[in-house]
Parts: sequence; structure tokens; C-alpha cells
Amino acid sequence: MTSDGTVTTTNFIREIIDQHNDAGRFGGRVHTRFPPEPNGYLHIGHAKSICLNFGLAESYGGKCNLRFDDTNPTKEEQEYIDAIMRDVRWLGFDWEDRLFFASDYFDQLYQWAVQLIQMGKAYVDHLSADEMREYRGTLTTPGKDSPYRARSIEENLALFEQMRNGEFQEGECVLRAKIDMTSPNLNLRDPVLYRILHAHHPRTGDKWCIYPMYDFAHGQSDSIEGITHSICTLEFEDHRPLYDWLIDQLGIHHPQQIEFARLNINYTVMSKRRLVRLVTESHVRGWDDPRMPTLSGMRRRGYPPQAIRSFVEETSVTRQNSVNEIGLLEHHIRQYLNQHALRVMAVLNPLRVVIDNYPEGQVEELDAINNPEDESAGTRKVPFSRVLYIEQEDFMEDPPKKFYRLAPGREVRLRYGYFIKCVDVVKDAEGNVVELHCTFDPETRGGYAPDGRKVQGTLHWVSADHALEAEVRLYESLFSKPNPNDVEDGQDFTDFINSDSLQVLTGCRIEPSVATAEHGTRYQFERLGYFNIDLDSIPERLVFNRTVTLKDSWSKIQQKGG
RNA sequence: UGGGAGAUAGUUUAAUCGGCAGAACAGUGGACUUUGGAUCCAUCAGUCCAGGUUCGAGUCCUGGUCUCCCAGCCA
Repeated sequence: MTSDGTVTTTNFIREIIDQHNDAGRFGGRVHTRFPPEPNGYLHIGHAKSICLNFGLAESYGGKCNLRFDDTNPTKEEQEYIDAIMRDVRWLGFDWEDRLFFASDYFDQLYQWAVQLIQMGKAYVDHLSADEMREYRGTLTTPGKDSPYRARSIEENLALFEQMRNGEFQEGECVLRAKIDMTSPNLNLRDPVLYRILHAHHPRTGDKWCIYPMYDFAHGQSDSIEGITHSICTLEFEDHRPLYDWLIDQLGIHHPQQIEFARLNINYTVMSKRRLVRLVTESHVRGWDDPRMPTLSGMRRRGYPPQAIRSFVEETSVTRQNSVNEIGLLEHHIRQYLNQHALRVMAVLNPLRVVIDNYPEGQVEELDAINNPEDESAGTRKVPFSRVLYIEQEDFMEDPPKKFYRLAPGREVRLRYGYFIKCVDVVKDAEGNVVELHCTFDPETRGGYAPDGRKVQGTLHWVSADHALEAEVRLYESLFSKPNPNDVEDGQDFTDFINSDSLQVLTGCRIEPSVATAEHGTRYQFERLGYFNIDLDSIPERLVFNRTVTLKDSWSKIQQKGG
């Protein structure tokens, strides 16, 4: 068990660590890190890496660092750094005093580059990007040596010094490792170590105009921090021989890299490149749009971090590429919220109901249970009066057989209220039902009939005079296609954006008990789903997000033509 | 046609030395119910293919098929 109470199952990474510990490698130490690049917001795929790295450290009594891989100042911003830290904390993890940046190591990295040059293992190359691509060869044909590969150590040292001093334009030259241009692993065909970028860095300012490539920074950063297990995703497997080479040449601490398959979910996209486009092209309202798979979007949507963690835990850690169903995530969301969310009554599409035989001006405070799954949540009072609203969907003039709700002449229970019977239907000029007249049975207060008679349906409701007005935002998946990345020639993933992914309802009515709740407060609207209070909400104008619907067996019956 | 990796119900996965293929989600049917919620019960459904070794193969061997990753001065 971890601190959040979830059960940790074993996986291939834990088995590797166990083997290391049995063999005494790393002296039984386990030190991991979560190494995001601050060029975008964290998404649920990152949550898997976060849970894995912090979770491993915790369960083995080790530590986990947060390190920003900030080696490309042209793409990275302080806003992203702040957002990433906020999201990691929100998930419930703590890096304590171990907040690091790859840019902290720029001096050391520079020294190591010089050392490689001195060893004859790196050289300054003046090939253009296009030329370098040609010289690199292809997947099936070997590359060939750059004409600059044979420069003397002294010349390389001088040239690299000039690079650092800003004596070259961007793209004029780079520092490359001297490994093997014929290697079947393209990462070993003299990879670029340093490139020239006359860019201002969020942390080092204008100190540097040369920046290390990720491949030259990542492994050594892990080494500097004494990381034992460098956990990363599958696409870096081909880079491992390069990291190993670099670390062995330098003779420094050698972490063990272990790759796992990234988390994918259907009906969404997970690559940062695509998420950035969704934001910059205004397909969504921002990084924290509740339809986004970002952690900030999910937070705003009302997804509890505990549910995200239990979902991630259940997807398990493997080396198989896979795509999880969004339904599994939603299952975990519902499971948590069912246990923890307070119940309230809200009517999304109000239909006015007048209780003809209920005294005018009378108001009763009825007892309602806050959470049937948690007795300690207690009860509250909800006001009942002569004029109420119920859900439009809960009335049908000519109902099908399995419709349990209100219809002319039919009796139903108002939850925690009374049994009511529909006696009249008022329509407007177009024939739309605009008001119902009902009678109530005073003997059924609280929803129980002393004569033991049963009703099939129980409806939620609010008192018209007491209800608060609210805007409610309903969400569906952002994409209408299970795999939006699967595009034909000439198509773009944005072609598959679901035009119904956001539906805004105004004039919704909700019971008064929520009036003073804070942003983010999560509720179950009885019979409708889980909702939370959006950041846009103000007391004069409440705004709710639908986090997820309740499982709805009526809709299935309907679809089957019931 | 180079290198690296991976194939188990619809989905995601488990299976100690080679020893009864086990779960969750989804689906279906039912019980219960003051949420058509929750809960409970039942049920459907699987080892990529072809050989081989073995008393016995998801696991070992041989051959094949399919999928993913790699040709940024991105990470």
C-alpha cells in the first residue's frame, strides 16, 4: 500500500529493481526522477510517469527528484514550469528540496564536452543541417564521415571556445560526438552534442549561446543527481547505447535506464505538439479546458487526483504499446466520487410544476441525505413549496412501457419529498409542455407511503422560489474518432474534433445548499452525474462543469427501443 | 531491404522452474433499491500463425506473420 491507500501491483520494473537490490547494485539505493521539459502542460500520460517514479521511490524507501529538462530555450517558458509544479503537487507528490534543472548543470556539461574533445571523441562540424542529413545515410544505408571529422584536438578546442563566445551564427556549426557513422543505430552516427542558439534562457538568461542537446544533457543529469533507475518511455530505447557510451567515456556514475510504454487513451490526443495546436488554434479554451487530457484540464473538469492515480495504477506498467478505453478512466472517477461527493439536487432543463393542493406560501424544510455511501457526511435541509421544477426529461405525455417517470395520471415520488400525481398539462402555442399541475399526498412526506403503496419512479426537483440559477457546462469527448491520430493523406487530426464536445446550459436550477461552496467543490447532482464548481463561477452567477455522468441504464433501454 | 522493441477475451492486463489460462473495465441477464445511481449474483469471451521438444508449452526451440519506434542543430 502507498500513502494514498492504493494497492501497488508488481511490474517488470519492480522486478528489475528487486534483482538489483538482491545483487547489491547501487547499494540497495533507489533514486528516481521525473524529468519534464517545460514546453507545455502535463497530461495524463505524464501522470503515469509521475506515479511510477514517485511511487517507486516511496515504496523502496528512496527519493524522487523533479528535474526540468530545460535545454531548449526557444520552446520553454516559466509559465510551463509553474504549471508543471502545480500539477505534480496536485497529484499528491512531493519532491521536497530536490527541485533541479538541467540548466543547473550547463557548466559541468560544458566541461564534459571539452573533456570529450580532449579525448578525441568530439569535434566541431561545419556541415549544414541539410548536408548533415545527407551524410547521415538512411535506415538501410550507412552514413559517411564529415570532412570536418578529422580536425585536430587543438582546433576543435579553439572552435568550441569560439562557439561558446558567440563568434558563430546559429546553424554555422555544432559539436558532435565522434562515434560511428556506419552504426545501424542512427543515434550513434556522430550525434550532435551542442548547437548554437542565440536565445534568452528562462533561468540562465544570456549566459549561454550554445545549448546541449537533450541526448547530451539527460543521461549526465541523471548521473550528477545519483539517479539509480532512469525510467523513460520506449522511444528512448535506441538512445540508451548513446547515453551508456557518453557516461562510460566520461567515467561517471552510471544509472540504469529502463523503458516502459507510454499511456494512451482513446478519443483524445496526447502528444504535446497536438495539444499545443488545440490551444493556439483555439479549438479549446486553453490548457485547462475541461475537455483537455491535461492534468489542469482534468482538475478543472472535476477529476479527483486520487481517481487519476488509481486509474494509472490499474493500467499497469508494461512494454506493450496500447490504448486504454476512456471508460476505464471514467470508472475510476465515478468510483471515487461515489464514495466522496456530496449529493444535491439540480435541474438542468427545468419544467415548472405546480402542486395544486399544496398551501400557497407554505415552505417545508425536508431532510436529505448528503451521501448514502458515507454516513458521516450527515444530512441537510431542502426547501419544498407549492411551485417546483423537475427535469423536462422526467415527463412524457405519451410514455413508452418502461418509462418509470411522470406522465398524465401517473404518480411518482419526489426524492425526500412527497408522492405527486400529474393531473394537468399546460402547453404553449407550439404545443410544447410548459407547465404541469399535480396533486400531492400529504401522507407521503419524506417519500414513504403509510399504506405501503409503491411508485416506480423517484424524481429530483428543486423549489422554484428557493433554487439558485446556474450555468452548467456539459462535456463529451473532444474527438469523435477513437484514434484521432489515424488520418488519411490530406486530413488533419483537428478534422475529427467533436463539434458537440461542449454544450452550455443556462437557466439551470440548483438547491440553495451550494450557495457558498468554493471553486472546485465536487457534487453529485442526483440522477444526473458528478459536477464541480468551475473557476468562472461567482456567487451571482454559478457555473458548474459536468465531470462525468452517472451510469445510465435508462438510456440503454431507450436505445434498444424501449 | 538496416537496427531496436512488442504480440494473451472487445479493451487493459496476470500466470513462480515448463504444471488447472486468473482479473478489471466494457457487454449481456438477474436480484435489490427513496438516485433507472450504488451494491450483489450470474454470464459471454483469450494465448498471432505453422512446425518441433516434452508426460505436459502462453512460457523452451525453429520458421513465418502483424504492429510500434529510429534518418531534428526537438525532447
